Amino acid sequence: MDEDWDLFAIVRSCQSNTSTAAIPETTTNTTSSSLLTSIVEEDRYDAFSFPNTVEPITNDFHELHQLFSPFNPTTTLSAPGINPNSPYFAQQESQQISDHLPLWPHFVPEPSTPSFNRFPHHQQHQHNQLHSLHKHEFHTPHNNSPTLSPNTQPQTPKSRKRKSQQKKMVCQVTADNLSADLWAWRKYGQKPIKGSPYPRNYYRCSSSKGCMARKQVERSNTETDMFIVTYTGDHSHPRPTHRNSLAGSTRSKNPTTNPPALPGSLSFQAAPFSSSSSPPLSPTSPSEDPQEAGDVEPDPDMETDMDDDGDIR
DNA sequence: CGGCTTTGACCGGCGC
DNA sequence: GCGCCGGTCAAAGCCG
Repeated sequence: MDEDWDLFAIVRSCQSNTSTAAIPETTTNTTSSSLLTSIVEEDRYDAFSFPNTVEPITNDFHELHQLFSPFNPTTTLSAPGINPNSPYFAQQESQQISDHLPLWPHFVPEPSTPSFNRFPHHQQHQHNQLHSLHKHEFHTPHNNSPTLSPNTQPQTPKSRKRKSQQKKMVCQVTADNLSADLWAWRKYGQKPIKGSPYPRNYYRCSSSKGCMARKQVERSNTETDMFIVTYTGDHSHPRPTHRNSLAGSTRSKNPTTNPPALPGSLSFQAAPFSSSSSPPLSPTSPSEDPQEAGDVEPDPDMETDMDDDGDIR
């Protein structure tokens, strides 16, 4: 019950927390409020490029680091983990760094050599699990253009893309770092993950109906206050400059609004991470940690910027 | 009324 | 080829 933050907060923190860019070698004991660990699973990160992204201004890590510093006083970016050639870094312009950093303050490209020491030993399992999805790297079929392109991806009837084709960005955040981002996310699924006591929640960007951006949030099975957020796809619309106060406000996942004893649909709240409601994690969940039963508190500030005529379905 | 969550079913990639 | 498992769909229901 001590954790009444929500999934949105989790995701937001991953995207917008500008003061949490620490990338320590190990995160084992890094439950400090300002610690975020992120991993770029793909060397190309255009999947998460933003419409406003412009050409690179620098490839120099130190320069970038300096740029980051103002946003991340506590940042301890580990050079070995930094790939100056990463589009993420390369794409940033000073203006945009300040503009986008809040969204992706802590992303650090994964070392070319798969070393998982970035994760604590006991977390490697999870990391490996995530990484297993990325064993194959493919060219993102859509939107490599840094400019705002209206969903250039040929939308197949089935939105299911090859898992291996998806660019993913994984970041690990602490509960304390759960804060808001401007993107609006709508939950569309939840699945128990083998090997993890916590289910994974699936979100899609709801800012634009045609937006292919996806997000997965799952709780670390070893550190209950840590969350693994995975981003896939890219936004087909400009980053919202404001939030619609109505967006996401329709449903409260708070235990207070959702009786913990509620059977059926309501009993299993969106976010497995919030311990507040303590509903059963899921019928299929191997272990039911009261804390994992989560509430994805809809962010009242979630923005519903419907600027796109595309339809998800 | 529109947008959201919930959740079982379905689909398809991937490993064996 | 088969089965497992992850990711998505879509209907139902809730809420402001």
